[in-house]
Amino acid sequence: MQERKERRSNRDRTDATRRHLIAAARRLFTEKSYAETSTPEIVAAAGVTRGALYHHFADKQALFRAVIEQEAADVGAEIEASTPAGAPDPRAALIAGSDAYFLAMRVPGRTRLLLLDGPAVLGRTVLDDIDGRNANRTLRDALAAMMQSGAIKSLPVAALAEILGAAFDRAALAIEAGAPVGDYRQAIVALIDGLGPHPGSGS
Amino acid sequence: MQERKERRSNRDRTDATRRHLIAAARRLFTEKSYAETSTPEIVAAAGVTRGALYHHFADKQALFRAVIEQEAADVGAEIEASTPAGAPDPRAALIAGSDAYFLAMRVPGRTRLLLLDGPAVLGRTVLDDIDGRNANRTLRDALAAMMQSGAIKSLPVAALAEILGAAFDRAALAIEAGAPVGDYRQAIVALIDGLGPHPGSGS
DNA sequence: TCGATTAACATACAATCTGCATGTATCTGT
DNA sequence: ACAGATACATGCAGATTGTATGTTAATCGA
Repeated sequence: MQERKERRSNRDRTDATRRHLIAAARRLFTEKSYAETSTPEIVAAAGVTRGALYHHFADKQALFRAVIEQEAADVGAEIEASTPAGAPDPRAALIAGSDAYFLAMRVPGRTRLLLLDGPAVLGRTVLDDIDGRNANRTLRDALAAMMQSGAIKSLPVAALAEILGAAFDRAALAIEAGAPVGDYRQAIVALIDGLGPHPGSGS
Repeated sequence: MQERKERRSNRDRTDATRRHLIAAARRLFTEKSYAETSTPEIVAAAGVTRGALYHHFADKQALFRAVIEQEAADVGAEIEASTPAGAPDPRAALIAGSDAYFLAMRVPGRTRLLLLDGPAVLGRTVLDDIDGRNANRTLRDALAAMMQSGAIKSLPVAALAEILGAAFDRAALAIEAGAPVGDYRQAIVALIDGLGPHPGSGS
């Protein structure tokens, strides 16, 4: 056995190269933007060549999509991690989930990636699909559960989760832009509470 | 007087050229996208040269911004035109306004322009500013009036108008994508009604 | 009215960038 | 071990953006 020449399996090489590319791309896409980041820059930062990039990804957009999928999965995981499964108070759980979302979206560049460039580059349909498997799925499930238990009105859950999620997104954008967090949290909570069948009978 | 050689004032030439450029750019930006539209295409469609474009606009992005400003103003005007000034029922007026918005956003390409490419190319801050002078201003005014009259809870009006507007935007996107209009309208109305201090005491 | 100045373009150019085609080294299955 | 596949590396063609430079037409003061 000669370990001298660093013999690596193809699987390992592929995994490493793809990870390096995605990491470098993520950094540049968030520091600047998708449009302002060139593939020569990305491969330089990743320590590979453009040949490697175009071997593993169909084009620049495919690499971007890989970055987005990863990022959306990370956000989704962070939210689920901060919201324990069995929740006694569904309303509190939903609000806690939204707070977790705002916190997760404070990771630098995440808003640009998931809320600005993502929809523009990949299209809303694709982003909806990705979101629906991650952060927005949590929201939809929570709303569906609350409808079941009668905690909120019965409504088309997919549509409601989508537009409520959009409201969260815009709040995250505004907060990152320096807007007063309290104002947006208050507005969000008002929207959520408004879905309940009763006025304002909070403890 | 020799009208033979088409003597035009500089003012007229500038106005005409700018209008042609903006019209051609709007068409191409909506048929494809900002990124996929090249300046040679635009000037060809407008019947001018790239020299004219770069004489009147700092760069491609500046032309895009001119298109966006125009489009946002058009949408704002359509909404105000369909909602008479003195409204007896503020809630009905707000819902009518949202319907007018959805209708206005059905003009082909408008969602891509104002909701996808706009924020990505110009940034959310710029888009918020433009929106705040047009469609979103109407929403904010309506909400403020309802808070004054006690029709809805008192909340930070700017923040609420922004996230509610974001919900409208996402609904418009979904509707254009072929989603069931009723579902989104129902969800929107539920959000609006939820802001009222009373349960569901509609007539 | 006329010359000078400025505005409104037109044209050419330099620097990039993207995707692909082709060539080479390394790994994998038999 | 060897043939084929895989993982790159390199070079090229076409296209794009912004600018620099040249030209024509309008404006403005004397």
